[in-house]
Amino acid sequence: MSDDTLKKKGKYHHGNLRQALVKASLQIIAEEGIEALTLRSVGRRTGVSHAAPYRHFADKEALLAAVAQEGLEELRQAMYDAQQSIPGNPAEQLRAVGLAYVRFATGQPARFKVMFGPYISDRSKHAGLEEASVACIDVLITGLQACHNDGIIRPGEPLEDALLAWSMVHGLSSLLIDRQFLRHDEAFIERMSLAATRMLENGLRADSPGNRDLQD
Amino acid sequence: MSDDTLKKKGKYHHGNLRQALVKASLQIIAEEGIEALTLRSVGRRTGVSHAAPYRHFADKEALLAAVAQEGLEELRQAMYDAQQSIPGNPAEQLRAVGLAYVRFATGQPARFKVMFGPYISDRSKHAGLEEASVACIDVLITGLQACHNDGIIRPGEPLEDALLAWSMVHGLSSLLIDRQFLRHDEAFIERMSLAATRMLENGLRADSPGNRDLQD
DNA sequence: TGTACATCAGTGAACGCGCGTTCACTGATGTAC
DNA sequence: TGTACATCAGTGAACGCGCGTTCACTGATGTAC
Repeated sequence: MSDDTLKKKGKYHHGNLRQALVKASLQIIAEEGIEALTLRSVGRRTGVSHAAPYRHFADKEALLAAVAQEGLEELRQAMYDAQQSIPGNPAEQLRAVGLAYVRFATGQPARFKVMFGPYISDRSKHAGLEEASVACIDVLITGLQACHNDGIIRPGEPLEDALLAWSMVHGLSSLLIDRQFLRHDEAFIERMSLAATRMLENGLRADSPGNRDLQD
Repeated sequence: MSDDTLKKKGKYHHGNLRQALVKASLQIIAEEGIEALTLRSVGRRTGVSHAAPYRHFADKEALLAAVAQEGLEELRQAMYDAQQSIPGNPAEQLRAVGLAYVRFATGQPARFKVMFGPYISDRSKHAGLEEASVACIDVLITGLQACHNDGIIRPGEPLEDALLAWSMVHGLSSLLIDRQFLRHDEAFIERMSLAATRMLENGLRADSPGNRDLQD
């Protein structure tokens, strides 16, 4: 196990401090929660002074934004992988993507909260963040487009449908993480995720009675 | 306009400081955001020392919990009113309830964040909070039960369906509030809310092709 | 009605706290010659 | 290959900050007699 988080002993310059800081932040968030993430704690874990981060980030929020961005990129990858794992079946692909989203959120709740919580005051100040968000939705849009091409789902604006699907899995994830449901064990998570994606698919189906009035 | 927030001049005892503190907290949250809510600012706005709240709340978090609880109670009322406003049509009732939820959230985002955000470390420490949550879901469950009795929606566990519906509107609300969608104007909010509730209804319909395998 | 008293809501000064940020500095590194 | 030098990543001490919380107190209030 190589640990590039800690500064190499005796070396004055770190080599790749920026990445090490992000990685250490992730560790702190996962182990101790986001309230434990301070420039001091992240410096300590990286073996560097607490002022060192200022060489790589304008302020604490910029570090948080980098953490959030990396999380979004990994989430996108997880969604994409889920999609690719079931070639040729757009409906099932969509279900897999939804499941991947909820699994990511419930598997790494503190990280998910950094990505979507109120810790970054102005997201538009961090260009990479918005890009990463859009890349996530794009996976959904692509999946929905495929479903539409196959005639599985009713006509409609793919972006709008993607936002609906995102809302569904995001709401489920958030409420699970925040312990708003009485249960939050893995079996329950799995069951609700399946129910949610199933309901989504039913809701968007081309042959659903409520969608019959829509013409392609 | 009577203002029971400020302490009456010359009076030593406030009369109803507890409620005044909650009300002042709501004002601060709405006007300046939650990060501006400190025991000092709420004391100042109430015309009382910053130590006075300790006569009514164990600590700052207890005050926050009271604010959240009052918010949940008002949300329940809004959902209930929406439901009652359309008697005799369970499907449309359900849509109205969903709309009320999203309107509440987007209309008072800071308050909504207190209710569901990460500001209260352990919700189970505040019994009233959980009660208020359950009361909200009960409105949904009642509505779904009515739909089921009318044969509109497929058989299924009403609680599970309620959690799905909750997830949908909660996710939509959260993402709208957090500015994750490119648009967040009122027209867009209304459109997405309608699309979401419509999709929900379609997804749960008894005559949906995807639900045909389910027997009552 | 008046008085003595217990209660406890609200006061205001003080506490320690860890935080984010700044700043003059040190010294490792790569490059030009 | 060796030397002079500019660059800039990381140091560590110091700053001010407002915060939540504590505590001995004050004085309004209601009640018992």
